[in-house]
Amino acid sequence: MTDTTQQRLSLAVSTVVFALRPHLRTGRLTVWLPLVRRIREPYDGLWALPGGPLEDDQDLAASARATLARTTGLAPRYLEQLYAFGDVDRSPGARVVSIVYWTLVRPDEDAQAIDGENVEWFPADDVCGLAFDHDVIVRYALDRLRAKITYSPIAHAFLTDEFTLAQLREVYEAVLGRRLDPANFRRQILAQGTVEPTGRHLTGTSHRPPALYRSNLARPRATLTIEETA
Amino acid sequence: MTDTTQQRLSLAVSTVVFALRPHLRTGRLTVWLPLVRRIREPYDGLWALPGGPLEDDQDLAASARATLARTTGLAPRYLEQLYAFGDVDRSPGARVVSIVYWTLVRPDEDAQAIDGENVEWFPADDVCGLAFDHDVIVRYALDRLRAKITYSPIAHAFLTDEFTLAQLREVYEAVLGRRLDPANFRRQILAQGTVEPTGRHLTGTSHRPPALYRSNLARPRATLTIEETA
DNA sequence: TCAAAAGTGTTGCCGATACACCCATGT
DNA sequence: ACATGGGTGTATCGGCAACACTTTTGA
Repeated sequence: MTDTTQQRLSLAVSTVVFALRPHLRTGRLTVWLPLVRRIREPYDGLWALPGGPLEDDQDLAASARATLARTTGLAPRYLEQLYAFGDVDRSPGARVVSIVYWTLVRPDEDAQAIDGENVEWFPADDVCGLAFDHDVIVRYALDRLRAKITYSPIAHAFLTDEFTLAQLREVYEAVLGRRLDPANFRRQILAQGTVEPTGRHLTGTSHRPPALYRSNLARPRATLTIEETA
Repeated sequence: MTDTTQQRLSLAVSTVVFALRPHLRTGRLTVWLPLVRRIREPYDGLWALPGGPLEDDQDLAASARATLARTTGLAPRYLEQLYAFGDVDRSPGARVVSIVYWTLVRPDEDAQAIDGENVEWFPADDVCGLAFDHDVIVRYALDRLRAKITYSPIAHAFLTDEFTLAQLREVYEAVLGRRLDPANFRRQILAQGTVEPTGRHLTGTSHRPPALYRSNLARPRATLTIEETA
């Protein structure tokens, strides 16, 4: 908190970006993330998380967004701080503390993503051999995603405004890596009160048209609980 | 991650220290924390979290420990990263990013704490008017403590090696601020498998001598679950 | 008419709560 | 003896997993 000038220490902000895409072989939805190829030492040529130095006039989250816009063209809505990594030896020849964010992008945002020359997407569970300690960071972010989806309605962040409960269930299944019972899933989600029906239905399927829902974070479960107990 | 030199930006590490002490009026156990009086601008004279600039050759957690040892004489065992605070305007006249840790100290550690001239302890729920954004940080740390104690066996970190279940329950009650049913609490804790009986009993009480337990993080619940399902 | 997924109903199990009750010690 | 907290037993309630069953569409 004091004004000591720090010479060799630099502060970077990086982001773990998660999107859902079909797996190349199985076709099943899985978690993917974009990586950036390093074009200088250290770790020249290796893949790394998108990131960059923190600017003087930027908040931490703003820095993460700026880097994402520059490297991948993404402007995601959900963005959350993950952890600060600052081991002395994590970057050869320099002291770099990285404050890492993680983010979820929707299919429409994902579609707008313009992969630059040195940007490529990978299945999140397969990534390894990244620059710096980024293997550990990706692992940590994946754990957080899988933990948080079980107690927080973040799955909506993977979907567009209107969605069916089957689509929402696909998100959970992709993230958790296992099938869920459609009947029980429906009841769980509706009991939370985090979605509300739009009244519209999805047509064109070869079966009964599913109802469309929107996420309802303006009237979360807590409010309902207060009303119920009152 | 690049080597750009950063001039005006400095990185500090601060820590929210939690200990349990009896409340002055009610006598009931509550959460306390030590604060340090600032002796320079900005916020000269106000109370602030213990902290200091990050040294080049120190890991983040090591920096937190060093500051604690210097200001309060504490060497706590439980130490966890809380959050990185880096809003542009959080420190007048300078850009400071603070990586904040939180820690729990045991009564014996607490007893060793030598309060310096400018160090004073306060009930955690009462603190306000701190320097910088430290009010927000303390609030955030308290929320984390109260959330985490419900799903993680961190309460042990408030106790010495041997303790009774009643003492452990007092910790929960102090943190959560409400009474717990002794019978059900006992079953919950034992079902977790995070404590094991030492075989010894606490004597000198005016009632039946309670059994003493130690924390058992070497054989956590997960191991038992695997054995059960095998 | 059939396949396929949407959506509803029902049952059984498990964990948590509430609370009655017995146990062992100091005074 | 009795007060006090330690410790055990048990009934009840609610949530969740499993799964049978009905509904509605396109082909």
